[in-house]
Amino acid sequence: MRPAINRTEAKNPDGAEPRDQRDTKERILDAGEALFMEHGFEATSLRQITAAAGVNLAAVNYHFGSKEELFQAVLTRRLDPMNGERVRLLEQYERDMGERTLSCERILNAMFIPALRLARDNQRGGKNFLRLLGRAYADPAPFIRHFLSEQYAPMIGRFKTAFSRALPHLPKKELVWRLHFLMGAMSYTLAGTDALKLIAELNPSESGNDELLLQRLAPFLVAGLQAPLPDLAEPKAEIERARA
Amino acid sequence: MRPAINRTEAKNPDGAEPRDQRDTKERILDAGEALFMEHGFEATSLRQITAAAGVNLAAVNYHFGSKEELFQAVLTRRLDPMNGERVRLLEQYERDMGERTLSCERILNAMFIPALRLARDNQRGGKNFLRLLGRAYADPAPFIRHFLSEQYAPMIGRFKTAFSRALPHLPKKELVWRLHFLMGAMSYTLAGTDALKLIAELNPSESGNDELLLQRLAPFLVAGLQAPLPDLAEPKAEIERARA
DNA sequence: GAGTGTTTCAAACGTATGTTTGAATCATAT
DNA sequence: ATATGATTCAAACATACGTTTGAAACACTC
Repeated sequence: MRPAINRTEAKNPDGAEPRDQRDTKERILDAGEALFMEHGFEATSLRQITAAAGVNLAAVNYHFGSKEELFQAVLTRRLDPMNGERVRLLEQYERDMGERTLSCERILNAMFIPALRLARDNQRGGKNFLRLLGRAYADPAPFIRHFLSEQYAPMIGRFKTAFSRALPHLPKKELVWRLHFLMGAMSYTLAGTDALKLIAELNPSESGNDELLLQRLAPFLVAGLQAPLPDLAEPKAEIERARA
Repeated sequence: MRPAINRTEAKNPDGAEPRDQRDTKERILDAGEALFMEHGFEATSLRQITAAAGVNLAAVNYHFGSKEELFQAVLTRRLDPMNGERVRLLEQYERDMGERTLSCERILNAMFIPALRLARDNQRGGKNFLRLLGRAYADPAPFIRHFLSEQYAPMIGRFKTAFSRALPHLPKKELVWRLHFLMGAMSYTLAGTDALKLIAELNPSESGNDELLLQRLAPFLVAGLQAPLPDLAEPKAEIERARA
């Protein structure tokens, strides 16, 4: 018989986790993380996942309810703690600074450092997960977009006000756009080592080094955030002129 | 009977295009562009496409050979001319400048202006296509990545040397990374108006204005390209310190 | 207007998908 | 031991997919 689909609480009376359930669920999450990362959500089948995890096909629906819920569980498992850590770190920085305003560099650090810690935690699939996350950001599936925006909203809101304080001259609307660009560069960067070959072949010894990668990304983004305001007047003249 | 799959050349002796074929192929391309844009490659079925186009299911395989080849045709139709225009514009700028070096702004303009022209050409699905393109960049399907990298390689190479001349102090390797970040911010920006809601609700009257969007993106990217070099020494100390 | 090659069409093919089922197995508490 | 509930398993379910087929419809030349 199957228990209620949505509830994962089915412990024994003594409070100890049933060992095999934990193993099965975690094996599924690990296999799902790797395969979703490699092929995306739609192109990954439950049969691939259960085969890679060494469990029965029906185990996914038994433990998670559906393929979509499995995908969300794969994301939540790492995203939840990481975003919590980001907010915690940001608030600690703010406490340390007292009344003085926080610099953009430090705010960005509060976003990057938890991601770096995750990337470094290889025994728990860190690097794979960051690639998966970057891809999920670009996935058109509505349930993924809903899930991510709900998962991210509190953190993004918190950082938006922090950046807004660090860049007082920047209009709110402009800041929103620039945060959007920032998330784009970050997601895209995390998503693909492959995509990088689009631009140039890279020394494979340096590839896979996500830490250097984020350290190169940070100054790029800080400079972008602090860029002068765009001149929004009369773009069409330039465009038409170039046609000649 | 079906003709050779790969060849699209099946004209009549007098050289005039058979009217119905052009209509069918183009209706399929239009419907595919819209649906691929909305749901991605894997999640869009040929039955959806042919139904939206008002043509028979078999028409896709007859005219394009396979779903993958249809997708490539959808991309090629607009990407090919756009990238050609980009290179042409860049070379014109270089000719105009003579010996003087081109500024980053103008090089970026050579990338943006053709994209803006496409976005503005709404009767030919311009804006939809840019979103589709942004999503294709993040798609993990191998055939998409191969196709895009082949399609983009010449253009990217051309712009890389242009930027390299405009930013002589920047090491080659650093430039490659920054171009990667640039492509990321650009793709992500073009891909989703939806994704923007992740950060904040936007005035719907301004949403959909891709021109303002790219004009806001340009200064952000120029500043990022010109950012000071990252300090790659001793990141771990900072990361560990923040843990306390 | 017969002949030729192209394009459309309804139908089917083979395969793969996510999900469900009901019996079997396992762990534990009484 | 036995009863109870959680978990596994092989099998099947219903449906959707991309692709193929062979005949009908069409356009055009001679």
